[in-house]
Amino acid sequence: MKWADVDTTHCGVAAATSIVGDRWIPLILRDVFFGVRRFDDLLTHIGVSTAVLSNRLGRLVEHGILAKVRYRSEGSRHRYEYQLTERGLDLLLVQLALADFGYEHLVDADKRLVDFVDRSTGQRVRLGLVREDGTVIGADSLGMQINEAAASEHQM
Amino acid sequence: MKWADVDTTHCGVAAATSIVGDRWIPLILRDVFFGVRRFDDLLTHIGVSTAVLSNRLGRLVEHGILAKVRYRSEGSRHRYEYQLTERGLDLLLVQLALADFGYEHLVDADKRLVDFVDRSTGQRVRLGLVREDGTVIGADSLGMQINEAAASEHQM
DNA sequence: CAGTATCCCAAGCGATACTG
DNA sequence: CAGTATCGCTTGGGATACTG
Repeated sequence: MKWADVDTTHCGVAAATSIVGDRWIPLILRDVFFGVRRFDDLLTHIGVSTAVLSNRLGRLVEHGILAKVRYRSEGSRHRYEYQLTERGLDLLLVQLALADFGYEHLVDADKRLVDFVDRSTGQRVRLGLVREDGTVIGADSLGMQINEAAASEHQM
Repeated sequence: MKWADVDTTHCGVAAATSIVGDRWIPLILRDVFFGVRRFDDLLTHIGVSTAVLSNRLGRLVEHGILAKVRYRSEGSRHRYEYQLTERGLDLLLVQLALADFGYEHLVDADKRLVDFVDRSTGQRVRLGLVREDGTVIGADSLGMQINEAAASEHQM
């Protein structure tokens, strides 16, 4: 079966893109990953309008990617912050993939703002393709297999 | 230095998002990866309008992610196809990250359309965080380091 | 601080028609 | 086959004002 014949209504890329496929969401997630978690801080750092930020945060909470948490720090009054859920943490790989590509091809190497490291050793970390036995392969060795049963389930 | 103080005009995620951060581009790239490379095939398989497809393909060619190639198969007249460049191949990791997230959290497991495998052994392949020495770490060991020099370069 | 509400313009998009 | 051109509709988004 050819990919061109597959019914893509249940495609993972399409599903993920329906949430993350937006100019603002990746920037919001990036900032949350990096510790910017309050509405106003996101607002000024990202440079987005209140309406859009409100809308996108709502969407992310609705999809279980962020959790809106009310907290009270010493002496001051309560505040809200947006925390990554476990599901949200899984989007880290998407972020990293975007960052890798951006710094590899679009931003001057000497302007690279951030490095990803292994916290225990400080070594640089990149994204890679990992087999089940833990070994790493190159992108040119990657193939794909269509799951015939699922792919034809909703065909006419 | 806090991330909230970093000037993100040269951020890799932002740069990558300015190209890929769109509802159509990931679907186009997915199809091209999987062998759908002609205008009309993309049109019908993705279900996008001619204007949008034309615009996005142009953008991808302009950014050196796809190459428009004219070819002639036996006996028939010439055609065009869009091929991934080397740069485009690097976006494979973004695609895979999106697919992983989508199939993990958004699409029923029994509806998974496609598996990614190592072509030489047929083993399933997933995305992982790889240190420079080739070993793999978990997402919970990931840290980030701000590059102070670059981050403050364009600050006032 | 953390938003919601409104207004109004600009961009995106599907449908359709047309060209080499 | 591989697009470009045009047309209206719908959505997105900045600016601003307002609320608990």
